[in-house]
Amino acid sequence: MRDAALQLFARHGYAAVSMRMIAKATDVQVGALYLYTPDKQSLLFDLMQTHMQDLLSELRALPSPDCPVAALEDFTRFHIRFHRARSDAVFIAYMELRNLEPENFARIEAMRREYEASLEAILTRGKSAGMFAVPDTKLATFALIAMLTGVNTWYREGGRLSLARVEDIYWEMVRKAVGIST
Amino acid sequence: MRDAALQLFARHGYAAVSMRMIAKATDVQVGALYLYTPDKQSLLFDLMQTHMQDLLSELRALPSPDCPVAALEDFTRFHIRFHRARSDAVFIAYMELRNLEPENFARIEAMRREYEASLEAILTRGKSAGMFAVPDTKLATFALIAMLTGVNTWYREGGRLSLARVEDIYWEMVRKAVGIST
DNA sequence: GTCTATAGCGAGATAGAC
DNA sequence: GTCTATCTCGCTATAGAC
Repeated sequence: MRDAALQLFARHGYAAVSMRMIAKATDVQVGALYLYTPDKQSLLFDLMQTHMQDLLSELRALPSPDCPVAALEDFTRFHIRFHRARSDAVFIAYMELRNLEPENFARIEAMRREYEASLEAILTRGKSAGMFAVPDTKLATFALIAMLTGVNTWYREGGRLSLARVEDIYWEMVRKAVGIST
Repeated sequence: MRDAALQLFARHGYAAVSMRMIAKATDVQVGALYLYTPDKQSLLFDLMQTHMQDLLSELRALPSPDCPVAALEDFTRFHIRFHRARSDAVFIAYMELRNLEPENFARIEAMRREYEASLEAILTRGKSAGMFAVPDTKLATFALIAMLTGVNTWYREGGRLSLARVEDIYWEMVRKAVGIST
């Protein structure tokens, strides 16, 4: 049921999806859905929260190399791979923020900021070490994340490039953008 | 009324906005809205189409310098400024695509591709001239547009940086990303 | 644990008075 | 050109049988 809801929310938007649609996709009658979620809003929040928790826990599970260049490369490849594998959840976590009640919104936002902070820390380390040339670490963080997440808007399985090749190309662009010369 | 609808759609999402809400924001009764639009779907499409037409016509009105570097800088600054000035419309044009009927969707998509093509043309020219080092012009196009559009997700009037300064910083990152050395 | 049935509400759109 | 009133529909959520 959570999978069905995820896919439907991503495709049509939270507000446009009815509990009836979720029930049909789950092969169950409407009333039965309420055995698994107290209401529609909680279902949305649950999906978003699970997604963000997965993101943070997998990020923490990454090796953290001392070298900022290696750390940035790991982050770049991780971000592309993780987000690509869960495009529905990514889309929802970004688009449906406005459908959350304020308290729930704040919790999701906090997790997103934590994720961003881990990238900014890498940039700051590299800059201090004289290995990166970024005009502003905050803006570079936003720029890189937007750029990498953008892969989801166009990448399709079986297209011109494999995901591994896409990772390589984006890593090259990231490398240049932050002024790594080698 | 179009302004009110634009703001409401951007804030709450097309599906979550009722004609009653638009009526209230327009200081008019619900029935009167149908003097200005045949239905809600047409209203959405109209807003998106107008936005994309404005984007393309302002883009065409830009000077087109022979030098690819200058052209890319113009594009970068134009994109940031234009999108910033219409963040509601930008948000809608991206997020509400799925709420369009197939035919309307195709028309908006065609305009978006035309916009992307104009950036790709700049990249291709610069690459041929040996002035840019981009591994793949298609991906670089997507990457740059995503990166620049991302400004809208965080920029707030009266924040730490003026928009002019933001333009400068992003231009520096773009310049590096496509391998312009000077 | 899942069903059917339904309460209660708000939606989009239209009709007809003014 | 705008209003009020209303039609018809589909929504979330719940109740109660099995």
